[in-house]
Order: sequence, then structure tokens, then C-alpha cells
Amino acid sequence: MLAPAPIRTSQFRPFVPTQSPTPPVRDAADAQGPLAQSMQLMGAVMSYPRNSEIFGDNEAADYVYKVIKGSVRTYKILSDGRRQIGGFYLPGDVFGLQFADAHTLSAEAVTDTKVLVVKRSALTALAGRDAAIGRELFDLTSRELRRMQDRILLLVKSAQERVASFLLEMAERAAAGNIVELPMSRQDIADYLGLTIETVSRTLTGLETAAAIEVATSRRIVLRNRSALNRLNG
Amino acid sequence: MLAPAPIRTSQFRPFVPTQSPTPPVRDAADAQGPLAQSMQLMGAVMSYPRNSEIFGDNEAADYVYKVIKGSVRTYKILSDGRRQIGGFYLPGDVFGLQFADAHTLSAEAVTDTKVLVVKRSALTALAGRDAAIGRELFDLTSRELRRMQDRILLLVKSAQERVASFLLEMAERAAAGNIVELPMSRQDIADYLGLTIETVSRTLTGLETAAAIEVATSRRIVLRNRSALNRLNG
DNA sequence: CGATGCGTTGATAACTTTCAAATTTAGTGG
DNA sequence: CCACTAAATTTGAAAGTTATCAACGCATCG
Repeated sequence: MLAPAPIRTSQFRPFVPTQSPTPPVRDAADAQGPLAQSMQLMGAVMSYPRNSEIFGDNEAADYVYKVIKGSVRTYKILSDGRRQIGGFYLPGDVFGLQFADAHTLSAEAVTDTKVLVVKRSALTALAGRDAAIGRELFDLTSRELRRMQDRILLLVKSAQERVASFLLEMAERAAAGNIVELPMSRQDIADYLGLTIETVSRTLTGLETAAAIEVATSRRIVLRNRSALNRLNG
Repeated sequence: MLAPAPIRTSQFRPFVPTQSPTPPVRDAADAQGPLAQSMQLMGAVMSYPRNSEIFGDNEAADYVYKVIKGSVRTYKILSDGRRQIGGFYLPGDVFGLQFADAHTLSAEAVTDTKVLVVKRSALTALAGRDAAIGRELFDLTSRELRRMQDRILLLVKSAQERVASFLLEMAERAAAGNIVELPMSRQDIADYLGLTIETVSRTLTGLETAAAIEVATSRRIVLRNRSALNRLNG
């Protein structure tokens, strides 16, 4: 039922950059505020192969991460063995912002991924000196809070609404036109939406039958009728 | 299905205190950090009768609130008419921390309530000058984030698990021994947990039959077997 | 006392999960 | 590049859970 236990394959430690950290990759990862610039200056680029662990639940939360390339999932294993996914992070997204002493979630690379790793203490120290940076950090956290709220609204809805919302969310964050490339498996989606993979699969089929989407391949969805999806979205 | 539309009965505007704001009430509302002290100095005490609105969705989020007495619910009405409750706030709790320009949720008094109202701008200005205050504000937001995460974990579980978790949460926050006084109605609980009132009611009956709790009156629950509840909690 | 709101209980329907199997896709070694 | 194997996805049937619709009990309030 669960994804196979991730292999810890990250072969580099923070601050031993795999390449000159400045100027690092300039992918989709630049919403250029002062924070982004500082992170690039202070951070190191790390590579994680598919399904490898980036950090573990209960580990000290000493670093903050920004996705440069690839995608990341945070998750928690419940006592009954189920896995709940906390969120997906795409290029440009910052994660590890728990701002508690220890992580409450684990993080894994969904696909081969490059992330910018920054020491949290360096970042908060900087925020103490530079109000603009502090504000940006705060905004990031607020945005995360908002996303959680939306998530809560989503989780009380029906399977169809959840899947429709998920597709629209991914479209907004990573769409090329109406084509949504999903980096994650059905199991990941199911664990994110609090459904089973069978229900996710059936719902997608249903949406396709209803001509709202087209399931080109299992990882590529074409949105055919956004207003129909929005209607389901609630 | 929904609670009756709240009557807007708050007869006072912020900063026209109903009583001398200093020194204000000294109820359960004091986890005395510098933030709490500043809020008391800068804030005004406002009274809201049961079911009255404290702020509305989409209103400017100009104030931050701290419950002195009573209880508050934040909520959102979904497009299909359902109501989702964002959270309950008890004496000592701070709410209105969205830190966006506009509230994303509405807030109402669940019971007759007194809150301390502080201008957000005053608080953030203060945070700019006093790092300790900024840190406390940040911590509050982080705690809210954590609570949301827990909430998400809760919403993917079964009705029994949700109700059990809810009771344990309330016990932790407001219990006198094993007696939990619930300020909110079954409808409130249902809208918080993403269930119907019938399911909440049946689940409580079930827990009582299983000797885990005792429903003394509809608003007073006695926890008879916490470990059983914890087991359900997952 | 009758009206009203809230909570509980019952019967049925709708939805989602579970268990099982078929089908497609992806990965590996030759 | 193909064949083979393992993994992922889809589909089907049955069971389980929760919602819906309806009725009833209980307390409060005029």
C-alpha cells in the first residue's frame, strides 16, 4: 500500500556544494526578492535521486530548502501505517519552513531533484538584520498557512471535488497551457487527497468520461473543460 | 443544516473600549510574554454576544484578537452552502493572524465573549522594533501552522477517530480533570470535523457505549478511558 | 401549554474502501 | 532493440462507512 521505503542516497552534505554555488542554476526558481538572492548566496545546491530522503521526521530542522529542479513531497506516516502527504513542492517553492526545533514531516524527492539548501540560522540571523528579508520569510510562512487552509477546505469535500481541485492546483502551479504534467504517482495523489489509489483512478476516468479532462498518459492530464472542473471544485 | 445567520450585534468599535483598557481582565488569558503585555497595553476589550460576528470574510484584516473569556469560531461558507469551521479559540488563544490583507475566514462568538483587540499595524510596528515580540508573533503563526497540519491529519481519518481526537484536543485545551465542557453545538463540531451532526451524535453514543466517555449533558463530556480514545486517535 | 431549537435515533441511499484480477507501463539484462 | 519481469494503473464486485431523509424526545421560553 505504501511507497517502498526510500533509500537514503543523498551523497553530499550541506555546504559541500556539488558545483560552484554562485551563480547557481537559474531555472524556474526565481521570484527574485532579496530573500531569493540571499538564499542563492548562502546556500548550496544538492542533488537527490528519485525517492531519496531529504530530511526525516523528528530530525533537527536546521535547514530551509528551495526547489530548483524536480519535485518534493513532505509526508508523515500515521501509526496505522497510512501515509499522509503534507504537500508537493515544485521549482521555486520553499519548504522546511516549520520553524520549530524539529521537523514534523519527512521530505523526499518525487523525481530526481536539485534543491538549494540554506542554514536556517543564517537565514533568521539575516532576517534579524534585514527587515525586508524577515518580511519575505514571514510572507512565505503565511502563504503556507493559507495553503493549509485551502487544503482543509478540500479535505471535507467529495472525491470528485478533491481530484478536480488537485488538478486545478497543479495546473496553476505547473501547467503548460492546458497540459498538466504530474511528477507524482497515483499513490502520492491518493495520500495527498486522503483517498485510495483506486478512487483517484476511477475519479480520473470519470472526469474523462465527462469530457472534463483527457488522461493522455498516467502522468499527463489535459484539461479539456476548466469551467466544469471549477464547478466541481465548489 | 447551517447555523442561523449570525446577527451583527457588536455594538462597539475598536479603540472605543467598553472599559478602561489598562489593566484589563486577567482571566486565563495570560501566557505572559512581552507580546501578551504589549497587547494588553495597546488593545481594547470588546464584548460580543453569542453568535455575533467579530469579523467577516473579506474584511480588511486590520486587527489581531485574543480571547479573554468565552469562545470563538472562525469559519467559511462554501459555495454549496456548507460551512467549514476553521478553528475554535478559547481564552488565551490569539486569532486573526492571517497576515494577509484580508481575512479569509469569518469569526463569530460561540458564547458570550470578551476579546482583546489590537491593531495589527501597531503590533507589526512593535515587532519591527522589538525582536522578542517579532519572534513571539512568528511563533504564534508557526503554532497555528502546526495546528493546521494536525487538522489535516485528522480530516483523513474515520468519523470515530475525528471525534475522539476532537475530544482529546478540547480536553487538552480546556479540561477540568476529565470533564470537558464544550462551548459549541453539535453542528459546530460537525462543521469542524467535516461530518454531519447525525454522525457526530452517533459516534458520541458509540463511544459512550464503548465506555470510553460519558455524555453527561450534550455539552458536558466526561472522559472515562483516555487510552481508549488515544488508541482511536491513531 | 404550545412553539421552537437542539440532539438523538432509525431506515435507506450514496459514496468510498477493500479485495481481487486484468492491463498497461517502466525498468533491466541480454 | 527486444524480451522479460516488476511495478503501476485501471477495472470489477462486494463490503463498509457516512450522508440523507424522517421522526421523535427533550428542554427552554413565551
